[in-house]
Amino acid sequence: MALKYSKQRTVILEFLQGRKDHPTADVVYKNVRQTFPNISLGTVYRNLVLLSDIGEIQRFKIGDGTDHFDYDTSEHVHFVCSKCGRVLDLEMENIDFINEEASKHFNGKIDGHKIYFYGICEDCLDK
Amino acid sequence: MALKYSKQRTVILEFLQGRKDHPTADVVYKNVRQTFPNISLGTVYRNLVLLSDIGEIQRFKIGDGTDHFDYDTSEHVHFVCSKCGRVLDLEMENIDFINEEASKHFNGKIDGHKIYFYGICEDCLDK
DNA sequence: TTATAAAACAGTAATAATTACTGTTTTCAT
DNA sequence: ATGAAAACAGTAATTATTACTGTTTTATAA
Repeated sequence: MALKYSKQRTVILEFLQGRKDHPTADVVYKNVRQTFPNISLGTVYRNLVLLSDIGEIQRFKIGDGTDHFDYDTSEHVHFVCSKCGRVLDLEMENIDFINEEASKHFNGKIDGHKIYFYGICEDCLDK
Repeated sequence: MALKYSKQRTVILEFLQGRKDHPTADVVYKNVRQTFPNISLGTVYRNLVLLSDIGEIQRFKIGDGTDHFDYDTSEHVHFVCSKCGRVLDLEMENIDFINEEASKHFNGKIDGHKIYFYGICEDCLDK
C-alpha cells in the first residue's frame, strides 16, 4: 500500500493549507470542485482520512456532529464561535497539567484530554 | 405545550437514573425494550431530547459521533475508556480558570469550554 | 363522569455525514 | 512499454438522528 501521487490529493492538501479556519469535508469538496469540477466527494473523504491517518493533517470534532480538518498538525487548542460557527486556533500556554489533576481521584490511567473553547469571535463581537 | 405524564418517559428516566455510565439513545432503547417491548426508538429519542431540553438530564458528545445521556446534570467532567468505550465521571477540582488562560491572547469572548479525558479505565487495566 | 384538545405514542420515512463498493483510469517500478 | 498497485468517479449502503402520520393517552373542565 505504497502511497502514490495524485493530482486530487495535492489539490485537497493545498486547499487546506490555504485556510486558517478548519473546514469540513463538504466545504473542502465544494471549494475544490470549483477548480476540479469532477472530483468526487468520496475522493475528498478518502484523502482527508488518509492524510490524517498518516499524520499529514489533523482531524477533529467539535460539537456540531461533523468532522473538521486542519493542515496544522502541531498541538494547539481550538475555539468555536457560537454565532458563526467558525473554528479558530487559540494561542495559549500548554495546560496538560490538568491531566495530573484529573488523575488525583481516579484509579484508571489518564492518557490525555480533548478540549475546545467556545464563545463569540472578534468578527461577531464587532457587529 | 404543557408536559403530560407518560409511562414511557418515566421508564426511560428511571433507566437512566440507574446507570452510572452514560448510555447512548440506542442503549437506552435496547434496555428499556426488555421491560417495555413495543416502545419505539422515536419515543426514546423524543424523550431524551425533551428531558435534556428542560434540564432534567444532560446530553453530551464524546469523540465517538453519538450522543450520550446522563441523569446527573451537575457540572462534572467525563472520562472515556479508549479500550471498552465506557464513559465515567471524574471527581476533580473545578478548572474553569483555563477560560481566563484561553482569553489572554484572544480578542473574542470566551464563554466556556467542553472537555473530556481519555485513557484506560480501572477494569481494563486489571485485565 | 364524559367530552375534548393537547400531548404523546408507535411505526415509518426522511436527512445528513460518512463509509464501502465497482468498474475504470493513473501511477510508477521493473 | 507493461502490469500490478493505488487512486479515481460515481453510486450504494450504513448509522445516528429527526420528522411525519394516523392512533392512543392524558388531564382539564363542563
